[in-house]
Amino acid sequence: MSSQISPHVRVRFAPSPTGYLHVGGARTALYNYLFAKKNGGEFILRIEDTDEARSTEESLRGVVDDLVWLNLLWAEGVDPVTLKDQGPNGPYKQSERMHIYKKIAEQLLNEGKAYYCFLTDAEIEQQREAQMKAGQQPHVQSPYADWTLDQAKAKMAEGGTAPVIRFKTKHLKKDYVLNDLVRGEVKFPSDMVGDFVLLRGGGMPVYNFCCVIDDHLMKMTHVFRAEEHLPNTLRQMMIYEAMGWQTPQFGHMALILDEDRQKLSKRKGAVACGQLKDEGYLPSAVLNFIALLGWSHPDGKEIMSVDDMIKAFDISRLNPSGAIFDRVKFKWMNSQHLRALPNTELWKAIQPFLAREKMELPSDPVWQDKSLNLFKPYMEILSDAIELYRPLNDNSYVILPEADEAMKWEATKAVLTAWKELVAAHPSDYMTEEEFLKIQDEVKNKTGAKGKNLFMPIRVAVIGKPHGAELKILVPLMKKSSLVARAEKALATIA
RNA sequence: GUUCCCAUCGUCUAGGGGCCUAGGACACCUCCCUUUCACGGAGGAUACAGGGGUUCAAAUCCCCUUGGGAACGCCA
Repeated sequence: MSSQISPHVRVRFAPSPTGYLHVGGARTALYNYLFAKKNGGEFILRIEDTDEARSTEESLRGVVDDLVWLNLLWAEGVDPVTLKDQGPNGPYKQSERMHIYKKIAEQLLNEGKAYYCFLTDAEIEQQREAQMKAGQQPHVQSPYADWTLDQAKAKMAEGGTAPVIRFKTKHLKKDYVLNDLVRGEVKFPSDMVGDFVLLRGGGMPVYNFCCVIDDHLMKMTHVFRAEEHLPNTLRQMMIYEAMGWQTPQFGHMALILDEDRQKLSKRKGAVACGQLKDEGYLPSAVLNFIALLGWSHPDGKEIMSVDDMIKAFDISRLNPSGAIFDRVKFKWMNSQHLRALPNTELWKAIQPFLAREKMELPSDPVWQDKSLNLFKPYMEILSDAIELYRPLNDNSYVILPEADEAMKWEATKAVLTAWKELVAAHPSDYMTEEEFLKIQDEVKNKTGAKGKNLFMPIRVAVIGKPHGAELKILVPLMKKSSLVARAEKALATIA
C-alpha cells in the first residue's frame, strides 16, 4: 500500500450527466477534493457524456449546481455558470474529444491490439447463455479477433451493420496486480474480462477507453473512485499497457449502501443531493456526514468543517468496507451544524422554507434573533423551521388532538377566560417576559389553578398543543391581538 | 454461475500482535436540569461472524467455512 505522492497532485471527479448527483458521487468528489487540497494539487471536473442517449444538458446543469452547492469547486473543467470549457487541458467534455479517441483507436487497430468485431447482439446473447450454463464467466468470444485489418475493411465495404472496435485481451499476460491505495494488493486474472468494446458501432467511444485516454492526457496522478470500478480498472490497466502509458495510482473506496445493504442507486432516487437540499440539510453537514462514511478523523473528531477535513485527510484512513447511509445520524449531524450557525445566517438559510409556506414574519432583526434562540434547539433540518414558526404566523392557529386532554380539565375554562381578559387588557402590542409572568401569576390567583392545570391550558391557547418551547420566551414574540384571538378560539372549543 | 472485494455494538467507526475485562458517535434505556417538550449533562445495555493455525501472547497475521456486496454491457 504505497502512498507515494508525486510532486504535483492532479485528481478529478468525472460524473456522467445522466441524472442527479447522488451522495455516493458526492463522496467520491469530496475525497478527491480533500486529497487535492491536502496535497496542494488540483481538482478537476471532467464530464463523461459519451452516452448520447442518456446525457442531457439539464442533468449537467444539475450536477454542476449540486457541486457548487456543496462548495466542491474545481480548478479545471466546465465553467459553473456557462458550462463552457475552462482550463488548459480541455476539452473537458468527452463528447468534444471524439477526434482524440478515434485517433488512438486507429493506432490500436493498426498495432493489432484491437479489432473490428461484427458480432450481433443476438450472437453475443447466445454465447452468454451458453457460457453461463457451462458455469463460466460470460465473455465475448469473437471470431473476428484474428482477422486482418484488410479482411475487416473488405467486410465493412459490403455494408451491413457497423462493427464495434474491441480490445484484444487474448495475448495479454496472465495476471495483473493493482496496488490499490485503499485495499492494498489486488490480483486480477486477465481472463476476468473478455474483449471489451472501445468504440461503439456509431464510432462513439466507451467509458473505459475515454477514461484512460483522458486521465493520461489530463495528467491525473491519482484516481479515487468507487469499488464498483475495480473490474474496470483491470480493463484500463490493459489499455495503459497497450499504449505504453504509466497508470495513475488508483484507490477504490467502498460503496455507500442502502438500509437493505444494496448499493445506493440513483435509480432509487432517494439520495440525490438536490433532494437533501430541499429537505433542509446544510451542505456542510452533508459533506461532514458522507466524509465519515469510509473515512475517520485520527482523533475521532466527528463534527467538522471541510477545512478540518482537509487538515486531517489521509488516504491511509480510508476504510475498505461498505457503509450504510444512516439517515437518523445524518439528521443529528445536521442539527449540530445548524446549531453552530450564527443566527443571522440561520435566518437566511430558513427563508426559502418559510417562503415555501408563504409565511410572513417580522422583519425586526432583534425579533428574528430572539426567535431563533428559542427555536434552534428544536431544529434538526431547516424545514423544521416551518412548523416551529407556524404558530407565530397569524391565521395558522389550530388546536391539535394532543391538546384534547388538557382542554377537558376542570379549571381549563376559567384559566382560559382569565388569560384572555388579562392579555386583552395589556396596554401594548407585545409583552415582555416579566409582563407575561405577571399575567400568568394573576391567572393563577384568580382561578386557583396551578401546576400543569394552569400551564397547559395557556400553552394550548398560545400554540395549540401541550408541548413546545418555553412560554415566557414564546409569548413575548407574539402580538397581543393574535394571543387574544387564539384564546377565544380555544375557549370556543370547550364552550 | 464465474471472478473480484469486504467482515468490530442495530448503524457509522477506533484499533493493525501485549496499552482491549475492545474506545467514541448516532439510536435505545435510566437519572439530572426543566411547572411541558426539546436542548444540555451524568450513567447504562449492546460488538471482534464461525472454525482451524502461527505465537509466550491474536479483534489484530495466515488458511478454510459462512455471510454480505460488486462486476461480468455498443452504461458510466
